[in-house]
Amino acid sequence: MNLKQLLDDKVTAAMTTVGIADAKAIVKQAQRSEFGHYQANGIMGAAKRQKTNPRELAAKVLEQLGDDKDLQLEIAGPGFINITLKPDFLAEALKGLQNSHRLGVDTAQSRVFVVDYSAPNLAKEMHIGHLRSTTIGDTAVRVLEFLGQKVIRANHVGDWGAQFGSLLAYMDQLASQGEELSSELKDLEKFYQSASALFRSDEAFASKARSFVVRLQGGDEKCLALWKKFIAESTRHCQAVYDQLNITLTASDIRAESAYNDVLPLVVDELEERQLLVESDGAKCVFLDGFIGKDDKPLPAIIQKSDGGYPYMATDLAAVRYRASTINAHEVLYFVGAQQQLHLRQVFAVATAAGYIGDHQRFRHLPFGWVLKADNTPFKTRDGADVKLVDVLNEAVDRAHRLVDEKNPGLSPEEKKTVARVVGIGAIKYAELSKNRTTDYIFDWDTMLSFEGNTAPYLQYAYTRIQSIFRRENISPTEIHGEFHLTDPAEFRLAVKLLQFGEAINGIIEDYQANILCNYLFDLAGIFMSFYEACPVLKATDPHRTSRLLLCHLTARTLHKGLDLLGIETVEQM
RNA sequence: GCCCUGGUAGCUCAGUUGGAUAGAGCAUCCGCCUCCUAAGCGGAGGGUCACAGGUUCGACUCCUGUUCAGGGCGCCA
Repeated sequence: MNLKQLLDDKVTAAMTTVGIADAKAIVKQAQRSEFGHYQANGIMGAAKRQKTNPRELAAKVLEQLGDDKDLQLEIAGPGFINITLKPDFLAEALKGLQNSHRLGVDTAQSRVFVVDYSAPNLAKEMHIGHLRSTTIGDTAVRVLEFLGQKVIRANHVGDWGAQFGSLLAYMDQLASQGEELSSELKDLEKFYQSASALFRSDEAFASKARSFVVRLQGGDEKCLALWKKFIAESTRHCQAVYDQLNITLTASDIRAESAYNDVLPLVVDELEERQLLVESDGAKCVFLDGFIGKDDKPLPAIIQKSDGGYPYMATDLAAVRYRASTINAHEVLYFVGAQQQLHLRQVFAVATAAGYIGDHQRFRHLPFGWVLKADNTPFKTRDGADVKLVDVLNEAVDRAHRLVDEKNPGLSPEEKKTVARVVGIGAIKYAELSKNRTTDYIFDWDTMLSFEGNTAPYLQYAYTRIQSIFRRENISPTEIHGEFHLTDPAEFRLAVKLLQFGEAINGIIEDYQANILCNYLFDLAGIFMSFYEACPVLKATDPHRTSRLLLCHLTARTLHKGLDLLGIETVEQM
């Protein structure tokens, strides 16, 4: 059940009945508590179109709605309709939530989604810049699956291209010097830096690196063997990060750039057949309307370079082709940085012109910005100035461990370890997910690893407080029987918020902004904390005690599910 | 030069197809643990929503211009 939708339908119907064409109730959650729980804003716009008095029109709509046993309605201000849910209705709705395994969230019509996210470059270690795509994409995946969609995770890792030349040449050199490769590869970042340094300083090495690129692309067996060894090591590294981060990606979700190598000539042929290809300066290009470069010159999408090589435009087109035709996806989501916006626009446009994307299929780019340091300078991907993702995660867990030592010394070492992991990792992910920005964002160590205020630990803490209530008197939450009996304002606020979980979930999938769910959960936790202070649970007498226990259990379930959708774990004590 | 983003409290950010008095967290200040976990609760201060016009009953939101910042614009990805 979706309260907002329910009310919107109801008021819209009444508006239509009183003769308003194209009626839209525009029901929203009330901005201020004195306005009730919801407000309909659509009357004023309708009155304007009809050139009538908005308050009089509102009165007509109200008359049409009549006496409602569930709702208290009133006209306010210039023509708002304020809606308050009556206590009996709230109690009944809560009962419905309590009996719903899905916390009142309906499943959507099942469609096929491909979600392209994370996509690290395997030549390097994962760094802080990968966090956003990975965490937001994973949340999108979890939410879509919760809504009953078929989701195919697509980890489009970079495992091909020129940067592998120097890596392979370096591996070859080390091997010939009798070095143990596997130990050298432990620190991928250092390995990459050493190789690049050699590439820049040693002309003989650079030329060897370039020849390795050619040999790799030509299918040279020795090169391929080295390449596979490197890719395997790098993939293991990524998986370790995913596991630590509680990301649902696995090795089977990897469909690397190289997986499309064989299809690239076919893509060129197909574009040729469609008469889209034009040769320009020796490169095979597609020129489309609406793409203008410098000096008003048409901007090409380069499909094949003059040296015969394929740029990532070709690979991305092959990926579109695969997702649209082979997987037959209805919707494909790209969680990719904002700097790729023009590129992806080109990819989608060329793919559409080529007939790869059908009318029923939707490809969307969900962009996000750079990671900046507190001094507004970007994290660069070279020179060792980057913060490695593993280091950030370990630091977060360490800080959380120091805190749990201080806050709850009574826990066993094992429990502390678990709490530190869950809280530390949760804080990192929540810091990412709770921001809506599609532009740059500041990574500040202290902000990101803060455990106070609007953070994951706050939500996790609210959860443990509830669990603590049940634990104290050995109450099994699923075996509480009785009715909801709401009297205190804090109980009403909590009740309404619990009923709005579905609205938050639906809000996410419009533009895949996880912060909508974060904001909801933070509100819910805050309202619960106030309720916790204002309304004793265990010391109350029935019917309040039972009702409050039921509210606690529903809150715990909602927090747990909401955090789970964000990929954040909970603990029983912290 | 052109295109895309963005500019909201000291800092980090919300603000849902235009709605009522622009909201949180952090930081600062004042209260609250004989009471279910103080990683908490209650309260206070803090704003020219970059700037200037326009559209209208009503603009942080839409339009135009200006400005500042970031990104992108032919063979790196």
